[in-house]
Amino acid sequence: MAKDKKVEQITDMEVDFAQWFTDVCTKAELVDYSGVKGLFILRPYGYAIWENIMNELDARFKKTGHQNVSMPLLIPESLLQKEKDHVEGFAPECAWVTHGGSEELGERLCIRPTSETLFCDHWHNVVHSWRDLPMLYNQWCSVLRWEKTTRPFLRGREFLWQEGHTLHATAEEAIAETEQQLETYADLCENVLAMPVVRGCKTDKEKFAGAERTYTIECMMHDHKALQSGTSHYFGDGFARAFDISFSDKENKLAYPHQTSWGLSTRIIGGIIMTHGDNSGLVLPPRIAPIQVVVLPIAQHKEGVIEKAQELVDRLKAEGLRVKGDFSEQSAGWKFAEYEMKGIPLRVEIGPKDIEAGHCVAVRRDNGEKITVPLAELEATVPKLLDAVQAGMYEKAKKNLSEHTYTATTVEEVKAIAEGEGGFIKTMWCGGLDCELAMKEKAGVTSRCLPLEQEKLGDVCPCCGKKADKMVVWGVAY
RNA sequence: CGGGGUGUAGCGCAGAUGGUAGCGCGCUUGGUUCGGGACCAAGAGGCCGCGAGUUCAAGUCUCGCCACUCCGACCA
Repeated sequence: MAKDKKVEQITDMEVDFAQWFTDVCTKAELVDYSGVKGLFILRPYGYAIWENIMNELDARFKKTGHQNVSMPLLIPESLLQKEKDHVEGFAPECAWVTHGGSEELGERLCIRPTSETLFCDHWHNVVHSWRDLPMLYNQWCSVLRWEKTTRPFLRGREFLWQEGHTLHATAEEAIAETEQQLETYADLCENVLAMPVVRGCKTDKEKFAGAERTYTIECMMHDHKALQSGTSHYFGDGFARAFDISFSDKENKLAYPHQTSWGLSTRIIGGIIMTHGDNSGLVLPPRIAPIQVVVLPIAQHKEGVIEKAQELVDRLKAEGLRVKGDFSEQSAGWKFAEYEMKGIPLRVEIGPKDIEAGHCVAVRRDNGEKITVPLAELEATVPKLLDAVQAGMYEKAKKNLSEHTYTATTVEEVKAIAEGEGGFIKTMWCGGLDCELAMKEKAGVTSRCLPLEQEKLGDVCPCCGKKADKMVVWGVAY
């Protein structure tokens, strides 16, 4: 029994981060590959994580007045083409349905890569008056984008997400909606998933096809690369004009409404893995862990151990916790490794010696700390330990983010940081596309966002030397 | 889409000059173990990624395709 290498199936992240990630995805039984490239099977454990994220988000959407709907899977080509920038952005990665049975279709149908056009087409029919606004819609679905390279969670051709689509009488209201939804995503990440975020706007180069403004939250992974974890777009009235959505306002004048959309996908699970995972496998934040506590009987063949362990399971379940007891014949060591790999936040061990002493032993997944818990204090202690794990995970991630966030004033500095440990690099920027491209060319980084919390690091652009009044965060993105 | 690597049991792999497939782990059954991936015994499990071709004979040679993976380009 090699004590130093707990989970030999998983490649160490220091050895090969990409392989480590893939190992965790498959060994923790989150996903399996299907026969088609980029289409993944979300196994029960992986889907359970997504369900918990859905529940958290859906409750927030409902609280802010949004309603769930279901739009069609297929988009007629003519409909997709109505908004110019949007088609150009998505056409290269559309998959097309050309036949119904054996008959060729008169017009080919795109499998939705996103549903803006469908919502617009619908609203064209149903929006007539200012009284019809705002439209606050959301749908949970999957979309298809024919990506060239694919990876579990991070980039699938099909992926599950929610896409919110709203329509408002005024630009101000729409922008407020866009910002509110970004904040909802930030709240989910920080308070539920224990992932600190940088809130910001995308540059024109990086913004969504057809959007006037794209907001983003950027998270930092273990390898110091950036993961865009949620986006919120303000469309102005561009789509409304393209799709001829108009309404009579309070002055009985015809007006175009202002639109937003926002989305968060199963990609976030990849973010959770790469933010919190370690060489023993997955580490899940207690708030979304499908199993929060695993109770393991030690020397379970001994009189009364299983009964006592089952009692602990029942008591913790009665507290509303998600608990599993493993009474299988596997050895204790095997179970330890197994549930560490699956990222269960807290393990509770109970054996003959513990029973005799009137306590059990709790082990935190985030830092391995062992805590002796008197059986009488079980209900009072375990929820606190889960909160401590949640907080500990956030702090650890926050530390990684702050320790790998830098400021720079020259392209050379940016390059040196990017080629070293990497991370988020803050510089001033003149706002020019040429300088943004130059940064990619010379330093190997792309703009992640213009943070909402701007800082004044100077007043010249590191690329062109001209006046710069914007601060950009640069990095290498997933 | 360009360049590299890979595809043989659920997983990890071995199968030299072509001759009809094996090992470890896992799985099943029985027994012994039990505080960090236990041990013994007996079993089960294979369109050798898919499709053509060469050959008396293909896991092995040729061609095409598909998938996985890494590096670029593109993207959530």
